[in-house]
Amino acid sequence: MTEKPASGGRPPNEQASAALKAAALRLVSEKGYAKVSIAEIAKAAGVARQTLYNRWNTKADLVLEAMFEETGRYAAEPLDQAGESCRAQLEAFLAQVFTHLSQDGDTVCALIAAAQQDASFRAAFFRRFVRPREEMVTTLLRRAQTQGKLAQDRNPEMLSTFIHGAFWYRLLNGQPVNAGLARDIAAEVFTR
Amino acid sequence: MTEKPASGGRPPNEQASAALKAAALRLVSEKGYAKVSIAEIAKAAGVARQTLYNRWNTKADLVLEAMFEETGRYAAEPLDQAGESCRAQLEAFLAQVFTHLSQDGDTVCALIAAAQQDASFRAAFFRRFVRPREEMVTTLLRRAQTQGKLAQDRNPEMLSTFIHGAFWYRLLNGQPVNAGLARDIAAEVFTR
DNA sequence: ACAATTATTAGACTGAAGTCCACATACCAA
DNA sequence: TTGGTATGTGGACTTCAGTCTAATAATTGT
Repeated sequence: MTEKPASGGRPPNEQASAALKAAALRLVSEKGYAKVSIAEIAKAAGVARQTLYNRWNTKADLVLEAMFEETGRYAAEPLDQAGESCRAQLEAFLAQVFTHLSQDGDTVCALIAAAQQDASFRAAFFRRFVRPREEMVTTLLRRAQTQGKLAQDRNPEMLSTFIHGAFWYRLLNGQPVNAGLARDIAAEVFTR
Repeated sequence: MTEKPASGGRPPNEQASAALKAAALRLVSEKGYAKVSIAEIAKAAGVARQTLYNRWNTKADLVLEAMFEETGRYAAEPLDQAGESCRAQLEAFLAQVFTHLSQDGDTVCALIAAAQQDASFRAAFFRRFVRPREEMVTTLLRRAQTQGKLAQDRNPEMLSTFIHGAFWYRLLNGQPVNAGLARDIAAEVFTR
């Protein structure tokens, strides 16, 4: 399923893909997502515009893949370190994610916006970005519950939605998303 | 501040404004926000395109004003009815908001997306749509706290962010936003 | 060597957003 | 009535996303 037989035919130019992703990342971080055009990325990569369309449907598809490809950015699992409380684990995980986001929060906002205009991109974004982080937090909260650090009548799925929702809500409304928010969230989840 | 002196000059045609808002609402509900062009709205309203730009900067500005103008839609305050628990009040308020949103959730998603591409629209959207609803919930939670229905160590502002965040997160990810979500949110906020 | 197949390229083309302009129109005040 | 001022109208123009096409290039199998 992954490797196609594909005998015959000119092979895709992998250097072109790499150049496009690199150019996209550079231009978006330099000028901001909205101010970079498809044509500009292709030109900077030294490639025809159609070559970009051969691989990605939209600028959002390209930027998403470029941001999350080899590097496991934003993907660090919260570890169950001995001696660290569940609350501290949650706070540390959120603080780490939020710090990374302060680097390119504008791009993430732009990708969320793009997802509202393109159902297939919304699905890809959910699968590659949203759901993994949601599951990390749900897992952490379930572990806290089995350890007795979170009351049995709390709902880990709903709490995870609260946590990520608070983050999206703040980010999309231009409000601060930083270590202070991580602390406040962890405090509210692990009340008492 | 509201009434301008404006002596001299041709007065703005209020019928044109009304026709533009009506046409925008009708077309957006018929075809969906993304599939309606500015030129189409102007044509349906029987006015020149420039007349639309004289009043609003973007389609989002026009649609926001059209949706929230005279009608107090989405604006019903949660009442402190005698005999109704705080939890039931919250659930009823959320269920009402979510029901309205099922009518035009797509448009709200499109407006949130537009806010990510236009800082001045983001500010207007926050002021007219986001903040009022956030404050309604915060007020309700503070009242619950003074009545002893919510523990003193809970943080009403953070909880309100949780609640609205959960709603945004679900909506923007294409997940259900309905009475069931209202129930789950109210249950998680008023634990025990 | 040659045919089949697929990728790349340059360019044309459409549709939409947004800006700009010249001219017509409506209102006010002197 | 006349001049000042601001809006309405139609159209030209630029930029960009997205689609399409014809020609060319690279690879495989015969």
